[in-house]
Amino acid sequence: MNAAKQKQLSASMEDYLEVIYHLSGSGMVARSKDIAEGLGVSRASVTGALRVLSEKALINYKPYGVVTLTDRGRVEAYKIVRRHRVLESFFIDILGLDAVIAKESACRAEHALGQQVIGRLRDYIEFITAREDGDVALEFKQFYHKKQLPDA
Amino acid sequence: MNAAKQKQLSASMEDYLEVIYHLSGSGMVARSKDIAEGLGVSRASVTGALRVLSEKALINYKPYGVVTLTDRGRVEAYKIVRRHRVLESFFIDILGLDAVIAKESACRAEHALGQQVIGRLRDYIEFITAREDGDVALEFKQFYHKKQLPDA
DNA sequence: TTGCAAAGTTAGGTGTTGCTAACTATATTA
DNA sequence: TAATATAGTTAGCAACACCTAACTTTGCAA
Repeated sequence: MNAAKQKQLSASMEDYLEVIYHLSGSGMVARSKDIAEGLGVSRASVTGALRVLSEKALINYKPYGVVTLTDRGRVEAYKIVRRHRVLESFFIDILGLDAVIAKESACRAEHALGQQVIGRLRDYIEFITAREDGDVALEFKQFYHKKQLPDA
Repeated sequence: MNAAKQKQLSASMEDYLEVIYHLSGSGMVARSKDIAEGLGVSRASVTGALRVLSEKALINYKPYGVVTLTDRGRVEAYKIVRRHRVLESFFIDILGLDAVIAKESACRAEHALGQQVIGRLRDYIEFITAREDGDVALEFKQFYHKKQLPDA
């Protein structure tokens, strides 16, 4: 029951972990500078975050060293990425929102919604897109397009 | 262009404003103690928040005085309440989630989603519930209930 | 190989949001 | 109206998440 390990991550730390996941996923090693750019924070802030994530045993990190995810870190990061993906998919595929808005909104909402909501949302997307009896997403697109038109 | 007025509210301040809205809505005057209880924070924290909201001209407040919303405050508060309601309705009426989970999730997500997302979500709820051609919400309920059953 | 630019860290500071403890003001009620 | 309980405030502190400026380390190129 190591104290550093058990408390759940802040939204901020989730963001760091998510970026590290994406950077190390694409072949690259996660470099401090890229993390900073990815999140729009200073390099100094990244150093602080890396220390925290390292204390929580989510990343392997030593000053001036390379950053990699631990097994636990990868699991945690993937949970966040999955939440993000479900939300983004919902915003785009069900609500028909613009891709940029969808991504930004997913980034902010992914920290606020628990597994119960995300899981149900995933089911909902599956249900609507797999549904044989009429294309609900398309119908909705027509619905809100009509709504937005001027009355004339 | 008063500096205090233009910056947008933090999630915290939105929460305070929302509680004040609800308290003053139900006939009562918003009392510091009730705000504290409503948000689960100390009375001292409430005092600090009231000062901030007062500086932003969202509430009328003087030490030891009564708290009321200004016109601008009521408008801002109502925006937040509306976001909350749309989310809660979506979670309950579309996703079929438990009322408690729905309320908690709406409380957290209401600060993360902008008017574009909320507006589209409102349209979606309207579209699905008003739709003549089959009850999608009910079908989905059956869908995820079946999903959750053990395989045997 | 040395010498410089880029990357990373440290030190110190700010703003936000919360806390507790101790104080003051207000309201109740005996 | 005076005592006392309740409500509200102040002061002081802590955690978090960020910043800039100055420093150190690293790696590449001449």
